[in-house]
Amino acid sequence: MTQLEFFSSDFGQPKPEGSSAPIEPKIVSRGEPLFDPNNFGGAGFTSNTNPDDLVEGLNPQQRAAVEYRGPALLIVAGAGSGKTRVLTHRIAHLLAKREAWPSQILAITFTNKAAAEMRERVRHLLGQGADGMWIKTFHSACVMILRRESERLGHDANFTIYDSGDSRAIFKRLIKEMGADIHKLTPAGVAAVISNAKNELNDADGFARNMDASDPVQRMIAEIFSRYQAELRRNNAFDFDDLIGETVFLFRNHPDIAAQYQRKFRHILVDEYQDTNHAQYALIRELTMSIDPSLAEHYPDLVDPRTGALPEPASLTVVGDSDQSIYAFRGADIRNISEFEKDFVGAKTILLEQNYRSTQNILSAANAVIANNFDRPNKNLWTDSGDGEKIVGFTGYSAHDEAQFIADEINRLHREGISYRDIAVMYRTNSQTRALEEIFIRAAMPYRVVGGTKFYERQEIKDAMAYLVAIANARDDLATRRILNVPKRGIGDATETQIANFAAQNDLSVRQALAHVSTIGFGPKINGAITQLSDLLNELEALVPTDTVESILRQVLDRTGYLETLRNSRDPQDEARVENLEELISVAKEFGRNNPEGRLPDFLNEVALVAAADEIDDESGTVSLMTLHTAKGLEYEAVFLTGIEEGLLPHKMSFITPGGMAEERRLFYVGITRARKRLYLSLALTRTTFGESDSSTPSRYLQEIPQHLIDWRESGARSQVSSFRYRESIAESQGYRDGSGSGYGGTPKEKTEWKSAVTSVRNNEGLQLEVGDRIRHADFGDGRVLTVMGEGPRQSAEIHFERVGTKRLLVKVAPIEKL
DNA sequence: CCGTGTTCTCTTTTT
DNA sequence: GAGAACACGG
Repeated sequence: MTQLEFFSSDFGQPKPEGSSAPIEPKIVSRGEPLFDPNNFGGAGFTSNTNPDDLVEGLNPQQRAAVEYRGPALLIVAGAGSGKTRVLTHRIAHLLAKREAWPSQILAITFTNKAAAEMRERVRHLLGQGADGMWIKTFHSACVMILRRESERLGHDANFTIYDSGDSRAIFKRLIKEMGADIHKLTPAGVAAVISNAKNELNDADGFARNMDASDPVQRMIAEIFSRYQAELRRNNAFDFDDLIGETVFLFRNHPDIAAQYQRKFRHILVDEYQDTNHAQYALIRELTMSIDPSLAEHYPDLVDPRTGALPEPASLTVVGDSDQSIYAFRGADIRNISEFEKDFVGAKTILLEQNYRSTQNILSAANAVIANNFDRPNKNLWTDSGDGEKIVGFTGYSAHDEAQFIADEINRLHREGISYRDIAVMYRTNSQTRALEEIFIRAAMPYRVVGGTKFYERQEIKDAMAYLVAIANARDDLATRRILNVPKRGIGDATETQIANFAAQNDLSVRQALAHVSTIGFGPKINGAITQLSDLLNELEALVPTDTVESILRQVLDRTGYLETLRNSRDPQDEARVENLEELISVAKEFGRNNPEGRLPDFLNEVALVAAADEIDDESGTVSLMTLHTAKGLEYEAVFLTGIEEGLLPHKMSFITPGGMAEERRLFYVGITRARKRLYLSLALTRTTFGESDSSTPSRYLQEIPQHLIDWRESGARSQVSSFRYRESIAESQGYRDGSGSGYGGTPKEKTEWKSAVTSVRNNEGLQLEVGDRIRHADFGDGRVLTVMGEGPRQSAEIHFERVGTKRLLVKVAPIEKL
């Protein structure tokens, strides 16, 4: 968001439609305008859309949800009931009826992608943009506020946002420093406790007050908490939880600031309300409070010049579905939605039950599953669009077997005319991607793993980002220390520690310490290296206000010699690293295109807050792989839910978590309801967790689905299994038996099997396949080539096998030979 | 100081 | 089975 957009605030309501130019009230706060009279939040907002058109084609409940006006509205929106439609129409309706200016609207979505989509849809409805609306995630909205109000909080506006990895690194060091590891404290464990505290708006002092002081572990955590917070402050950094919590504290400690936002936002809309935690709830509460009347005297701008009174509290619309609450582990409190009517007096509730997404068979399965959660208001999704196909069930013998079935089935769907992009494969844990990917690669299937955010976790990307952070926020010691010896400049652990100590003793940031390196007493070589780094950082920092991110990034990579080092390296991996850095440059370039005014800190904030679902490229022709959590809010023509096994879904960790079983069921429910037309439920009878292969049993949730809805496919694996068995016996006879008995009668040891097939360095580059060739495949047996597509390493072939049917294979890695 | 080899932990889900 | 942490030799 640009500065201009931020400032484009305004007051009161625009005049009703048909009247002439609206009043442009002048608001000045703290000597700085929160409102730019020359830019009326969506300059020239002159939509001629007829508001009545906006309720056209909606069902009675949806229509009511769009048209209702009042202090608080709860829209209980079952899966696929058109809630995004209702939300966007409601916003457009408010604007078209001129009941609100765009800048008076705050809409909170779950992901940036959803925010962008919502903005686009409102634009579409109004036939023009509605610039000035805040459509943001909780986190990005809070970043905006914290940056704008940074002076009052005493931090710099260009603060760093620490991700969980950064936080964990600090916890790790603190635990070590304090010898807290004797209490078996782990970074992840401490991070979880502190995160939970923050989600409850407990700060370090509050935590210390509330804890059991007789428990040494608690006291230790309290101390870590306090030191951690001190470190964040020193580094001018916030972690994810702070973004929300500090904003709440800001409002509570500065009622005048709060009043500005309470006045600015007249309509607040929150999506996925069932997954808000206490801090987020408190933030919404703050924003929807009445302005403290005593402020009117000192801040006359708060008063509506037309009425002479303070404005009413903002009206609040929340949309959610308690059956889709799946984030309890990060503090989501289902009571926020279940007790909404108690919380917000005079609230109106509207139920949306008609489903426009899925077939009745899919909905019946979903209804049946979720009905097993007690303590929920009865709800029944229905559609008038027919039963559709049956749900397909499949039991594989191994995760690879399951994956092969999915690959085959996707190819079939593709032949039927369903695009790859309309197909998603979902799973409970990220580790399940391995088997899927191994098979998909072999099957020449275009796919993309959504989330996992692998890209930003790569070494070279982390390095480059650390440079950018160190440049944008000189107080960030974490970032500065990370790049001290990147690329190698002969600064080792010992030197780094000395610099850090010097900084601590003199109350300097590490960056400042670098400037005084000569006083520390290193040799000339180290002094020279550090001075050079220090000068470079200073020079690049000076460019931040003027230069594009791309330019700064390029200079980092060039002037540090980082890129050159990689280019000169003989390690083949470094070639890929160069490519990744080029990718990062194009990310920066893209950012520059989308945000011509955007500077380095804006870029860093945006990157820090990308959500998994933001990465989905709707235009790409690839199958999407994602966790069930990431899938929330998305929908696909065909959905594969994988690993529907006890211990995986429900996950075994949930067995000991209170409410875990119900939450896992909701997760399953979310997965089922993502599907429009085709739903597949699959599982594997053996699964390898951490090397060892274990037998697994079907999930209890499967039995909750009326069996007549499921078409359990004859396991296509049968014939493969005989091949597995055959191969296994060969492996055994050759002495490969690894002794890891699976306990499952007659189950093949996929470890041995697939290892040989997948990891054997197979290179068929010279292999020329022609249509009609007969070939032999190590797993699938004999077959005949039907089609050959592509060239070189990407070449794939469709082959019809006598025993297992038609499969597509990536020629280069397929264990095949010509007959 | 740096690269390499070995042992150990780890897996729920995410902004 | 992978990545991090540690130990050791150059």
